[in-house]
Amino acid sequence: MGRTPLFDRTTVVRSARDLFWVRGFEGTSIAQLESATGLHRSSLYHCFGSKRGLFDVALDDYLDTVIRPRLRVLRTEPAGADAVLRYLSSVRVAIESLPDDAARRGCLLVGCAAGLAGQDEAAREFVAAYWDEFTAALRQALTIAGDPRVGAGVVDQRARTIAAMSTSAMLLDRVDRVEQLAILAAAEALVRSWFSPVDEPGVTPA
Amino acid sequence: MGRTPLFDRTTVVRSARDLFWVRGFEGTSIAQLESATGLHRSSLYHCFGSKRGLFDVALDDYLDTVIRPRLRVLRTEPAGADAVLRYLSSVRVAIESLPDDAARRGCLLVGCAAGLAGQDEAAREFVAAYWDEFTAALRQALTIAGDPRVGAGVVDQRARTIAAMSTSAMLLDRVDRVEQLAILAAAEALVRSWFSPVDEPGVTPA
DNA sequence: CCTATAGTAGAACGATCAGTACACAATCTA
DNA sequence: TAGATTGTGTACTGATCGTTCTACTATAGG
Repeated sequence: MGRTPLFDRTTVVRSARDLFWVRGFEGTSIAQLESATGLHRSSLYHCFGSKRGLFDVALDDYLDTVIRPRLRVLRTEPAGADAVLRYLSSVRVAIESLPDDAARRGCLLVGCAAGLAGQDEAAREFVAAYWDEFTAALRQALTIAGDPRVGAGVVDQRARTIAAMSTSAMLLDRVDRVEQLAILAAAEALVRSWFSPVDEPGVTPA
Repeated sequence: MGRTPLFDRTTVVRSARDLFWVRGFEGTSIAQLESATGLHRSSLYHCFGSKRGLFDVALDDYLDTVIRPRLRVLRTEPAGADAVLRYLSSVRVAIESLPDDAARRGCLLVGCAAGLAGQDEAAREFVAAYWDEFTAALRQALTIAGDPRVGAGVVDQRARTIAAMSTSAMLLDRVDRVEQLAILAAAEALVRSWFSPVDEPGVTPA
C-alpha cells in the first residue's frame, strides 16, 4: 500500500555510489546527491534516513557489484599463479581502458579508509572486514598444495604483499596512472617469480 | 618594522599540520585551526592567505620534519639490505611505540592522495613528486652493484614493491594496526629474501 | 469510495563553513 | 615623536552544510 516510487532504487544507489566514489563521503553534499540521483532530499531521507545511511548502502553496493565480482577469479580458478595473475591483469586492463580524462576515483574503500575510518569505528570495521576478505581470497589462490617450502606463513606474507600492492595501486589511481600501472606490473612479475623458481625473484621474463 | 608577532610560526604550522594529519584538509575547519594554533582567523589569514595556503605550508613541514628524516637512512647507509631494513624497521618501531589510544592519523600524504588529489592538480603533483623521491631513494638502496642478475628493471620493480607496501601500511594505520605491522614485517622478509638468495623468496629466517 | 500508507515537493531550520572589513595595538624608521 | 607598517581582536558576511517539517499526491486494501 502507499504510493509507488517513481525511481529505481538500484539506479539511485548506484548514482550515489559513483558520486561518493569520486568525491568521498565528506566531499559529497546532499545537493550534489539530489542532482546525481534525480531525487529530492525528502525522498533521499525518506529512503535512507541520512547521508550516512545512503553511504552505507552505497558501500555495500560497491562491494557487491565492483569488488566481489573481480575477486571471484581468486576463488573459482584452480589455486596458483594463474588465478592471481588473472586477478591482477583484470584490474590492470580495467585501468588501461579508462579514457584519459576519466574521473580519478580510485577505490571507494581506500577513500573510506583514508577519510571516515579515522574518526568512525563503523567505517573502520567495514574496511577491516573487506581487507580480511581480500587477503583470505589471495591466501587461497597463493597456496601451493604439496610444496613444503611454501608453508602457511609464507602464503600469509605473499597474500599481504599482493594485497598491499593492489591497494597502493588504487590509491595512486588518483595521482599518477603510469605509476599505478607499473605497480600492478611489478605485482604480476613478483607472482610469476614465486611460481617459477628458476627465475631470479622479481625478474620478469623478457 | 611593524608589530612583533606574539606567536612562533613554526609552532603554529606544526599544530595546524597535526590537525590536518588527523582530520584531513576537508575535515578541518578554520575554527578548529584557531583553537589548535591559538591564533585568531585574522592572524591565520594574515599569515597564510587561506586555509589552503596554510595546508601547503603544513605539507612542506610534514615532508621536511616527518618524512625526509626517515628517508635519509636509505641514502646515507651503504646501499643494500641493511639500508632498506633499517628504514622499514624504523617505521615499524615508531608504530609499535604509539599508545593504543593514539589518534589514527596515518600519513598526511596518503590522506592528500585519497582526498584533495582527486580534484586538485597541485595536490596531485605534490604527491607524485614525493612518490618519485621515495622510490628514487629506494632504488638507490636496492641497487646491487656488480650483480648482473639484478639490473635496473629489477631494481625498479623492487623499489615500487617496497614503496607500495609502505604506503598501504600507512593507509592501514587508520584501520587496523595489527595488519599494518604485518605488512611491514612482510616487506622486511621480502627484502631479506632478495639479499640472501639461499632462502626461499619471502621466507623469514626463523 | 474511504482511509491508511507511502512517496514527493518545497521551504525552512539552526549550525557551520571559509573568508573579510575594520578598528585597535604594537613596533619599526625617520 | 610622527607616521608608516604590521599583527591582533571582534564582528560579520553570504553561502552552504545536513536535517526536518509540513503540505500534497498517488496508490493499496477494505
